Amino acid sequence: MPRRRRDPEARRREIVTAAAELIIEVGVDAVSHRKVAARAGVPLGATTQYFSTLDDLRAAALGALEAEIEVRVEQTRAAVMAEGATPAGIARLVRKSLDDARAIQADRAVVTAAVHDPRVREFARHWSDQIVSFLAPVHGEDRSRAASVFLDGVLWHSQIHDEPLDEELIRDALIGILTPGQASVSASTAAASRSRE
Amino acid sequence: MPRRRRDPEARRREIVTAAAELIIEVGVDAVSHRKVAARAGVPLGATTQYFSTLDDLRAAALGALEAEIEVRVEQTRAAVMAEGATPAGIARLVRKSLDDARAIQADRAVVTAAVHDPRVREFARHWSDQIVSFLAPVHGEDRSRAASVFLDGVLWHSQIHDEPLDEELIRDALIGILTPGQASVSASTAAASRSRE
DNA sequence: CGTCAGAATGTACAAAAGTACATGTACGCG
DNA sequence: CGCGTACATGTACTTTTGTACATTCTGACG
Repeated sequence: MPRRRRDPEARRREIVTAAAELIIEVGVDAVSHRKVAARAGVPLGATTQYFSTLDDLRAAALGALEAEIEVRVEQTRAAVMAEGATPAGIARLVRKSLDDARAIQADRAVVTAAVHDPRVREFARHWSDQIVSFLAPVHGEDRSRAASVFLDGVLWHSQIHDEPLDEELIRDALIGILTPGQASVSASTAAASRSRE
Repeated sequence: MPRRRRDPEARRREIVTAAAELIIEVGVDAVSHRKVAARAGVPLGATTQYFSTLDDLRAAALGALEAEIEVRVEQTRAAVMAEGATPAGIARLVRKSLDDARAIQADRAVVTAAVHDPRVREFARHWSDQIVSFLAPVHGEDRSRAASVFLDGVLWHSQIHDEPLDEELIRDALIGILTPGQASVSASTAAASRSRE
């Protein structure tokens, strides 16, 4: 077996990348030294040399996925700002982003990991706050939060169903969520239903 | 160590219940014969006697969680139908359901498992279709689907953030999603933004 | 061209986990 | 009351996995 050229940084990156792909495909818990080594095409020892413990390796891989997400969030922010954060514009961007299966799966994997890992959970909160923060100036805090929550639902829908949601459905929902509407009408409805108890 | 009474069905149930709790708390992949046995208070051998393989055990536990969910879906359907599927009513029910941490975590665990397990995935699709099916007669297929997607987002929000969403926020979003509104206005907006490309 | 720090590799060992099974025991039945 | 079946239990075996490390090799530097 021919020995590789010396290139620590590249090798470390390969290992992290392989681990990140495994997380996406089979989940964090299925990541083992041996699977990562096989996927990266490096000997088992390489994984232990660069990461003293398996948790370190997992954390590095999750960190890489988080970094990917940060980049995409920034790109999305720029794209959304560029057209004034309209429901139709957001819907088009979101629908298009659903076609990048790898990216969507990365999002899902990180959210899933966030449930049991406090550090990742912190990141996930920050992430959703970012989405809200660049809609809020236009649509207000609450409606922006609701939209962000809805878009999370869209993400999960695409992970469970074969066909992603239509752009029109996303658009119409965002219009309803983001556009000041009949909230006052609803208040009286709520009061009425509450008085019935 | 005193030997237990003979009661196969109860014992099987205890094992499945323990496994289901473990799935909720630490995830499907963290379920092992030994952890389940410890949690259920039975010897290791009991878990292998009732389930020939670990996958069988996991499947049974997931099945139990699915059964719980089916019951709750049915209860929810009844409660929603009882008050005419109004946004305010749904919001109140959903917000209240968020207080049952165990139930919410079970929902989340099953959705998460659905990503990698085709059988569970099938269930998850059926589940979301059920939600849609009892909103659709009142609000139409598309808006009901959007509402169901939004509610999934609400579920995930509660798993990531410390405080659940306000009932008012949920209500207002549902009003926007379910109420026929300015969809035609949006269509022209979409056309305008599209013509800019 | 020698040399040596640091990197690459293969292997080995201990812990954990899946699984099989031999043995012991409760309880329905004759 | 004996007895056999089916369940209960503990243990042992095998595989998988995390981790350590001895050895080999590369390439930069004097």
